[in-house]
Amino acid sequence: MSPCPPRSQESNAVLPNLMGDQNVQGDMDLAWQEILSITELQGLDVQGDSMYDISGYGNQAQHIPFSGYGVCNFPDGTGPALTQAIQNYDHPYMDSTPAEPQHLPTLPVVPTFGPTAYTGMLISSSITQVDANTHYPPKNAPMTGLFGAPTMDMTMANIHNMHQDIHTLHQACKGQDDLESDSGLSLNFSDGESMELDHREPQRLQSEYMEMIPPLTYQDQYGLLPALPQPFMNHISETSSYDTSQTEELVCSRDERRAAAMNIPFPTERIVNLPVEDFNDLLSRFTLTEPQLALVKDIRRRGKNKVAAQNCRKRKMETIAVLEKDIGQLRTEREGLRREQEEVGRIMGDLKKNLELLEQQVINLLRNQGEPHYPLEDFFPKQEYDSKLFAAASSKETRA
DNA sequence: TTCCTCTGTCATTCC
DNA sequence: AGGGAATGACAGAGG
Repeated sequence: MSPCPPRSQESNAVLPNLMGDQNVQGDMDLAWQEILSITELQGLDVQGDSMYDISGYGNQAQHIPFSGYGVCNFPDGTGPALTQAIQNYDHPYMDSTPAEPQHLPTLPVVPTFGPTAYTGMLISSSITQVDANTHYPPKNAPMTGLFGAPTMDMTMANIHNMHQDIHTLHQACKGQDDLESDSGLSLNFSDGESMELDHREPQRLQSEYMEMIPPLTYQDQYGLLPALPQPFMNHISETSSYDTSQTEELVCSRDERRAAAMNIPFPTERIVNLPVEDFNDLLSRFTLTEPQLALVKDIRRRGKNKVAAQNCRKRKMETIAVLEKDIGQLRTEREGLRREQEEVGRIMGDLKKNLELLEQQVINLLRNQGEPHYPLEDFFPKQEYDSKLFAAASSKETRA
């Protein structure tokens, strides 16, 4: 874990004071500085309570389901409609062809700072206007980040609430990284933990995504927050229209958070699972920056490779199982051959004894008849002698 | 604390 | 040339 100093009490102390001053723009900047100074936003080590404690979020019934893009509540009640539009991203991508953009309502962006209101992707998705019929943004729609939205209406009360919620959210999400086995090799942006854990290519780590994400921007601070706590992930699984096992696997993964940090406007599930053609079509619908494009391609590569690795290991285990079965069969066969060899050896021994006995009888008989002694090899050359012996043994075995 | 297993990722090769 | 599959190797998490 990267070092993460305890949250400064000053951070807590300043915001309430600021709340009392409703009309000072300069204090807004100060408030932001305070918010940005909260070390928990770095996604680092903070003493948390329960891993998924969401008690700090207030009434959960007010929460709109997290669709993978994030949802804002809007004071004018447009939030749910937008939520539905966003959720429709979960529907099969090729179900419909995006039509020409129709009238798009301008939505006032006033996040209520519930648990889903912090990631850059989530906010940007909420801000990004979508076609009410197709649920797609207009082709080449510009992607705006949370704090790049010109309609942002941030009140000091919002800031105070956000400050509190951020702390709670971070605590709730603290265990998220622990749930993953991500080695973070390409997590080359300001995820302090990963940067510290990866010892292999420290220089490269600093180079890639660090270039992609400028340091210390509002977008970074919020985009790099940990993923949502388990209760929201569960809700995602319940409401998702595609395979939930895959969803759980992908949602809130580090790639998911990278995508959030970079305001990638579509889910990693789509990035990974779409066929090339559909994937390229999807990309063509948005104007992505080079870093965004690089990240999307990395996510796709990692996702594909992850599945490939799983298949590879599965095949390897199956191959091992087959080979072990073959080994068992070969051992059985070897035992049989060994027993057969022993049996043949015994037969050969018996035959040799019989032959020697017979030879001795013949010699004795010849001596008794006054014939000179001739060794048996004189009658049969050695090779022929052995072959006859073998033939005799074989015929005996066949008869048996 | 150490060891082992599982999993994600990267690098590389091949198709 | 680019994308994907396959796979060895490595590293972190967790039991």
